[in-house]
Amino acid sequence: MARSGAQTRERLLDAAEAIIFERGFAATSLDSVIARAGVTKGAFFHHFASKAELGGAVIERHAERDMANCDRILARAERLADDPLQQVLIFVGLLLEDYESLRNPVPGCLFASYLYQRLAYPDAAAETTARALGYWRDALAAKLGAAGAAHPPRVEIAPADLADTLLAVIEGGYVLSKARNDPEVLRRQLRHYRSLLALLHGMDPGQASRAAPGPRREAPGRAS
Amino acid sequence: MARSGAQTRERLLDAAEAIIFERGFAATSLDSVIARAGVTKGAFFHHFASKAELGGAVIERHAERDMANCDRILARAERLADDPLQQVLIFVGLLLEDYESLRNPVPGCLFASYLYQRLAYPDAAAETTARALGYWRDALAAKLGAAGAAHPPRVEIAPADLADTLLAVIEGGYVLSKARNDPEVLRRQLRHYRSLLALLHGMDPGQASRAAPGPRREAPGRAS
DNA sequence: AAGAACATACCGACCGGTTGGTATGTAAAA
DNA sequence: TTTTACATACCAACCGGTCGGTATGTTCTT
Repeated sequence: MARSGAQTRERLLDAAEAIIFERGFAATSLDSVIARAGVTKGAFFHHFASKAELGGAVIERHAERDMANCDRILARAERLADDPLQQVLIFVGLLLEDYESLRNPVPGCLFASYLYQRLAYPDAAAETTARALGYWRDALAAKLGAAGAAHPPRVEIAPADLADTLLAVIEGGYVLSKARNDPEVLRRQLRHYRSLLALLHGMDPGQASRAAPGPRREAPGRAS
Repeated sequence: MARSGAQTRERLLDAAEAIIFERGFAATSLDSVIARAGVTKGAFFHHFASKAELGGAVIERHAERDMANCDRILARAERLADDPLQQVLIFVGLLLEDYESLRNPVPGCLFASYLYQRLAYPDAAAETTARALGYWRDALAAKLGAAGAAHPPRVEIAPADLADTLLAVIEGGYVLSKARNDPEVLRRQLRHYRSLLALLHGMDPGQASRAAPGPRREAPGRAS
């Protein structure tokens, strides 16, 4: 049955990722991975040289998808508005839509899972994680910089830091959602981040939540 | 030398906690714990019935200390100001002081570490974690509620949610600091949370960072 | 006061199962 | 016929956990 090697590899990665979310990487045995993937040890070691390499590949694939997802959402937001602040607000709203499908148990973030078990993974995973997280930050920071230029913020915060805040709220939201066993916690935090962002840039607070498919309109900046 | 059993137990907990931070619970072998604590297997199983029980005890002890720490910081903040908003701002400032001593590698939060490896721990740990996190939230929410009464917020956010935001920023800040190998990321996020909190409650932005040992003064609320 | 009875604290050899990893065989595709 | 893509069988190291034993109090009885 030697047919689609790539497919088997994907199945192994899928199985590994799922179990890592459930148990953490160290507690993810190869036996459980191959059982879930429906293959054998031989198949596994044909595709991966070691468990560590599997871990690295899981991280790598997730990072790739994650960055592509960032691009996709940002592109949609850019199509839905012209003003950079509106685009960011919509961006957060679209993220929220994605999180609407979150069910218990809340899976959490694979990068966070990795960061709390660093030593079990190959060194390269650290760079991959930093790269993916940095990708979101840079993309958002650019938008937030433009948003700040159009709508001067009421308190001075570097755009990159404000982007980090969104990432932190998401990461922290995952943790709190897990602790309380309630995916809504994360969503609420995301909504509040959106409101605060609107407030920070001097926008009528109510406008933020109506930002998604609404009419394209330049919000009044205090000093434009 | 049957002398201080409690001391041996503490040494085991200390060793376990340290290794859990480094590797995660699943990757923490009992052999490594007893080696670090300088005792033997026999001593370990005299104090703990199983590895899971050890994990539960580590979480339990940490939660106890954590809640006591919350009390301590809050009490100090209350001594330094009368206005509840000022107290919260000072609370965040005192937290920041504590994080000033953070060095690489950033240890992270034990609760987050647990939540990403839930299944390896006894069930009771879930409740303990939720309790500790809830303790911070409730304490902060009470203060934020009072702060909101004195200084009506510019956008409507439930005090409990605003408290959650701080926790999320801390948890997320740990993750980002770990990813970037830079404890300053967390500290910056904490400072921004403080600024945004001041902005939200209609305070002169610059005042927030000068809030700590300054004179007790009622900040002007918009509708007091 | 002495000693029997018991409790606490700890030691370290050992066990069976699980782990990540290897060696070898095989069948189909190229 | 070589290469790709697996399957089977196996291994040594390590894992959490057990167990018989010892040293040192402590408490109760006489």
